Amino acid sequence: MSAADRGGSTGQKVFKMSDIARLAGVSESTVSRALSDSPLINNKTKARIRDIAAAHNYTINERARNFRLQRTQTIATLIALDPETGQHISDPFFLDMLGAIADALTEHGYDLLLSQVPSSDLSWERKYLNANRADGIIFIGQSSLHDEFNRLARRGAPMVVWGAKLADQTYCSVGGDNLTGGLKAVRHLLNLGRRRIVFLGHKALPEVSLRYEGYRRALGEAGLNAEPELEAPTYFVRDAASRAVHRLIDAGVRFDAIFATGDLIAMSAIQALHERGLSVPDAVSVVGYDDIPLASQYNPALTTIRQNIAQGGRALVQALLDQLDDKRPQPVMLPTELVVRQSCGAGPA
Amino acid sequence: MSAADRGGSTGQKVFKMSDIARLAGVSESTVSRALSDSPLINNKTKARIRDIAAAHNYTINERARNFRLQRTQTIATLIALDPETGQHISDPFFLDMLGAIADALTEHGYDLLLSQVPSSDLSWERKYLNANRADGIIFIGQSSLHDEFNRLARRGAPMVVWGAKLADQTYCSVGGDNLTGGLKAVRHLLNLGRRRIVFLGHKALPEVSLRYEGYRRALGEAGLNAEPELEAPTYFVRDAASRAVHRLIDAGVRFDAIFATGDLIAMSAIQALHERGLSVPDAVSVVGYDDIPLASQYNPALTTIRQNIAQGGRALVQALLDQLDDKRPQPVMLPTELVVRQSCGAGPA
DNA sequence: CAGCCGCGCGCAATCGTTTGCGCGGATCGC
DNA sequence: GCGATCCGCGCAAACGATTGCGCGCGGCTG
Repeated sequence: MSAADRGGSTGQKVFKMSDIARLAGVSESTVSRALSDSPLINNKTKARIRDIAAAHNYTINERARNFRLQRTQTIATLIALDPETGQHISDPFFLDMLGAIADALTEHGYDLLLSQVPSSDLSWERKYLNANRADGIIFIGQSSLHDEFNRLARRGAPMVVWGAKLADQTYCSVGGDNLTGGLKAVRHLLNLGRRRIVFLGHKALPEVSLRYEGYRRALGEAGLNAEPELEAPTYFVRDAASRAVHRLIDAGVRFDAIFATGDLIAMSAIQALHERGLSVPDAVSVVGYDDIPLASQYNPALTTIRQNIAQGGRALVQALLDQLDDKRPQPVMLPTELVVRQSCGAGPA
Repeated sequence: MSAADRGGSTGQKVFKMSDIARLAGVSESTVSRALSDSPLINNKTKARIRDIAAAHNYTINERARNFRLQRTQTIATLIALDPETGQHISDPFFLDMLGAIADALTEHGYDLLLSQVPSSDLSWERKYLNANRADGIIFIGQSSLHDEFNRLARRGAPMVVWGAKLADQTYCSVGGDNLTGGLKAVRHLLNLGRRRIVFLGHKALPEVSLRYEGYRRALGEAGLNAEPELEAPTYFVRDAASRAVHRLIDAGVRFDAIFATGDLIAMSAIQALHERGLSVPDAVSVVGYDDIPLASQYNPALTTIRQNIAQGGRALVQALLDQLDDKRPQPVMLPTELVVRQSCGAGPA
């Protein structure tokens, strides 16, 4: 690409501030101040300059501006790739969240730089902050990076993580209230008379671990204990849940409900149940997590725990911007909500 | 944020080139050339400078570099918001595509700037290209912006659009082979003995329109005509498909198959069929489109048309980069593939 | 031994914008 | 009517890198 190509190769000149200055018969400083509405400039001059700029379709060169101002006005959003599969966590709600983040950032005049990063490559600070590509980082996917996040945060890097709030956490996180979410899901199943509830999820993930804690507590409230044979470690990977359910059945484990720590997992589990001739919700009640858009369209429609994704995206952005303002935002836990549909057996037919 | 905060507020200095130059006892020019492996510099000097840079954890300031080089090394990816709902098209495969685009761009040393844009705001060129935020634009969501894309392309803006290849098209598009996709889907249904096939989708969308053309041709091959009463306009909006199916049944329209122009639409339709006591695939065969990750997990598992999303993402990036190289890439049509599962009645039980 | 060549490096301009400081002229107060 | 004040604007130095050009010095050739 030749330098002359900027803004299109039809030869239409891209105006810079000096052009406007020449046209207006003033200095660049005056144009700059006029366009930023500085009180140092006479109103009539301002108006004239603005008219000229508009007439020539002038747009300020943001890169130059941000460069001079020593800021990027850009936030990097990093999606962690699953260390096992190299795939990103494909829960559909991430797109919604990205959308919400993009909107919130735009609203605050920030750009969104998107990258997928393998969990093995930890050079974020160099790549994004030191290289001056971004003012701060939003991480999607806490996975097993807790310690690394802590390190980064201690070095003062502006960052925020979508995920669980953990005990020894020095960074700011935003996430659903996973414990309460698990509690609500399992209480609901218990209220429906279910007693042998399978926990489908991988406790190595912080968020899932908290949901498990909710599961355990709800059982405790009902005078039950969490039985190891009812736990099936399941990543958010295609088919993993299905296989787990088959294994449970093959092992002769009896159960009358499943708490799946993701809607995709729930769907996969339900499919496995059907393959084994077990009806949902009659034989087995299922509750999912996240309320992805498809949850209501699934068959049977999924009872699930809803997190307000859009709100989450906005909270992430707000927390990060607060840090850039030298505030120390607290981790945010967003409320969760039980959405009762058919897969648990309590919803509308 | 104070300027001193860049790269962390713990006071650790962010080195610039002049620092390295001073430490190495050479000029900035030499450092610059050494780090870019210029033949003008003695190998020993290069090595020494590189060592010093590495020892001090120096990272080149990309913004300054790109600014000086008059390029951004950034591509804007714009997701069009649906003009009706203000929502982005939430087909889950967009996240996969974004991932593929991000990877391909990273591979070529480009950054990805993400934005959601309402279809009503057409000031992309100003905002992203003239403002020097990006070297080019990838549009996701052709929707009704065809004319606007043509205008932009004629002005020479580097851009590429994910969507259908249309007749009077001056811009470069990358998309699935929608006509063949529709053809394959409907041929398959016809081969299964189905004759009254509902078309579920909104022909105002260019891609859907081509899928419809495939539908029409396949029917023609079988000596059938496309009957208006079997067409149900359906946007990619939650529940729209479900309502459409209910309406068809209410209107007494007989049909034994559905070709849905999206997996979400297919799922929504299947749910409606179940609500009306119609079994899938026995009473009605259903074929979807896109093969989203959930398609195989749905119940019944969806027969669908697969597009290679990752390949699409890479093709988009390649086409755009070619344009930046002053080439004129041709529109790309990616092959589609029929994936037979259960919802059509021909797959494994 | 003189002249030439070329290697290895430094000088300084440059990218487009912002901003501290200074300056001329108009206005105001007395 | 004169000095102080203030308004409106321009000069020039940044921000951090790249790069054309020039220069000194060492080796080679004739």
